[in-house]
Amino acid sequence: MVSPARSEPRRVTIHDVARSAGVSRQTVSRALNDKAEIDGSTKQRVLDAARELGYRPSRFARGLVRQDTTTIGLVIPDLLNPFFTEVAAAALEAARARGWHVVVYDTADRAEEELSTLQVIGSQVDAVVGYFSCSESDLDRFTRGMPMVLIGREPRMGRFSSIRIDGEAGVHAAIAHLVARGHTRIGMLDHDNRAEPSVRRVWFTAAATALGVDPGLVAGAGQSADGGGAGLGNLLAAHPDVTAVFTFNDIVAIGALREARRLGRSVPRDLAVIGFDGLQFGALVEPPLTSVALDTRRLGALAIDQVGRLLTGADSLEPGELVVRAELRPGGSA
Amino acid sequence: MVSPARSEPRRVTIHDVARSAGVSRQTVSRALNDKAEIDGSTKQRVLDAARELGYRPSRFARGLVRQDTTTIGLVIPDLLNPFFTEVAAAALEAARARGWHVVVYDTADRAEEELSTLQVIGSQVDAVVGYFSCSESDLDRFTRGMPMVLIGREPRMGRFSSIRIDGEAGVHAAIAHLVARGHTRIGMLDHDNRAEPSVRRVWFTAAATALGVDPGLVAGAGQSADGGGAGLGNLLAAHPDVTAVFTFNDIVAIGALREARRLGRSVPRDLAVIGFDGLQFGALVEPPLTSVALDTRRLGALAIDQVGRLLTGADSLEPGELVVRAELRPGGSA
DNA sequence: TTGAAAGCGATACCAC
DNA sequence: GTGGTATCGCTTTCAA
Repeated sequence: MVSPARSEPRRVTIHDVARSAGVSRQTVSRALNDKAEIDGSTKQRVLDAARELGYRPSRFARGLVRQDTTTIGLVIPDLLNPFFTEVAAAALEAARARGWHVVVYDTADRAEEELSTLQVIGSQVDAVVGYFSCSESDLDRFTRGMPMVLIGREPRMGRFSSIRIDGEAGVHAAIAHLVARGHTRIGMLDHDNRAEPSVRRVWFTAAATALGVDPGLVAGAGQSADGGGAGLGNLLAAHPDVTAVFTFNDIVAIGALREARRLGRSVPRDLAVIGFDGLQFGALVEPPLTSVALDTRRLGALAIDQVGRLLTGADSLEPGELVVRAELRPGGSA
Repeated sequence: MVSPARSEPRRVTIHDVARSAGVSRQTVSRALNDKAEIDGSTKQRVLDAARELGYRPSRFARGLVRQDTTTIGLVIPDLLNPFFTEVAAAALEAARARGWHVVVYDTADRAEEELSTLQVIGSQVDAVVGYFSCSESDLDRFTRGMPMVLIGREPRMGRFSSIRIDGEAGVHAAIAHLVARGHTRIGMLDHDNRAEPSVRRVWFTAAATALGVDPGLVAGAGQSADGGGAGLGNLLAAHPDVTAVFTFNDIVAIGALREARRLGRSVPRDLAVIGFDGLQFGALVEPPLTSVALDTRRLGALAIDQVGRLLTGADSLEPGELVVRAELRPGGSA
């Protein structure tokens, strides 16, 4: 639980400025807001007094009377993960285009931070967009009545809006690509930190099965490059005949790339690697990463668009519109 | 200029809830804020009414009366640049630890966005931390009286606080490292988008001169991997005898690494490369990047610490404390 | 336990 | 052009 920080007690108000300049509060307001109906010299006098006293208007008082600012809360599990950075950057851009402000919360992938964020966010923003892993009832309880757009998660409660991530076709294309190149033993590095298998794993299983290859060659991997390296080691130890691997995300794939090099396996000749996310960064490694790519710009923009509709009461986007589909982006690693 | 977005007109207030539940406004307030002095059944009735009406308290009204929330504005030139992402993540973490909220503004490296941000930020946050490239007078004009911490820039006006980036010793160590390995023709890829040479170039020149090597082998490079590749091409075309290169930042260095590979130059054997920033990401390329590294976590935390002091009126940190020094971090590229 | 009244700090609508 | 006054929505004394 965060403890509210005491900021410096607000001292100087519009009243002080008014008194100091020998005018009314009204006139101060006019001077500060560049209103027309005010005498030039009076205005200057007020401005001087304001500067003198170090006066700054209260954003709360101002917001209370002119209800014209919109602030969105953006909740991200880990800003250091380039995928979320890209989404955040896109959301910031879309919000800026509308003149909205965005408060960013990084929950550090921890359930407790997520809950504490939910608790405080309600009184700080007008609407929320982001990634959440807690239960819907917790989500609902702490954000009663708040417009919410959930990314990459399909809510049961109608009260939440969501952006669906559809990787089915993209992953199928990836595995098909590998099969077409003659691979028959295709492994996967899934995440390892949760009880249930990931959706990406489900897509992998479906694609492998449909294409007639063994979907069972799976190892867990921590969500980092080191994790990917270790995961690849485990996978190859368990299944030495694996010649291609699909990974939970690009970071893991890059770790696998590095580990493959260490093991003396040339990529893509001895081992083909395909990641997931399509990070800009994947283009910079050697060989450039082949990946099942998500359009993160679209993802962020879509989320902001939808939350805007919730906010203004405009028609919500159709479910068919609220989807970002992944597609295979060829690099040189597979 | 951003136009204020009209959010849905706030409808239901605490008054409506009170009426609906047949109690007074403060009873509603008590129920919602978990105060002690309230009957259980009354409380439940109020809560039900509130949920029924979809009531959410106004953050402005609440903020106005209990002045206990602190919001920092974080201004970043480009969130997609991993360096700024790291700084932002560190700042977010430090702010969260204090229970502060952070509104993030990405100015997309554009002067106009920076100015429009300055104009609106004043009425949205309690203090500002960030990177700015506009003039101090603009900075001052738009943020009168606002506590400000400038990063990587040394303000003349006493009104601004700042975090200094000191790369002098780090760059010297880098060039000394190269000289020790026998390099005598050491080039630099500086940025190319501004009139004046960068501070990093100044450090390079000083170090090269001190170490007795020619400081004049410099080419410009766009601030991207592609820019780095092109820049290296130009540098080598102009000075074919260059055997080592120091770059403006790690992204540029990674582009140079890639270009060197394309040219058939093995790194570090045929060409040594040293970047600047020390991105986490630099460890993932091959060979891992040697870099003059900045402690981005410390940088972000320091900025938040200092802005906190400004806010509470506590003693400011000593100038000697408000510095982040870069140091050479060995990788495999030099 | 509950309610009436007094702010919080600013802007808007009127008179003057 | 300028100054009262009401108001924004909520919390906090203080009585009842």
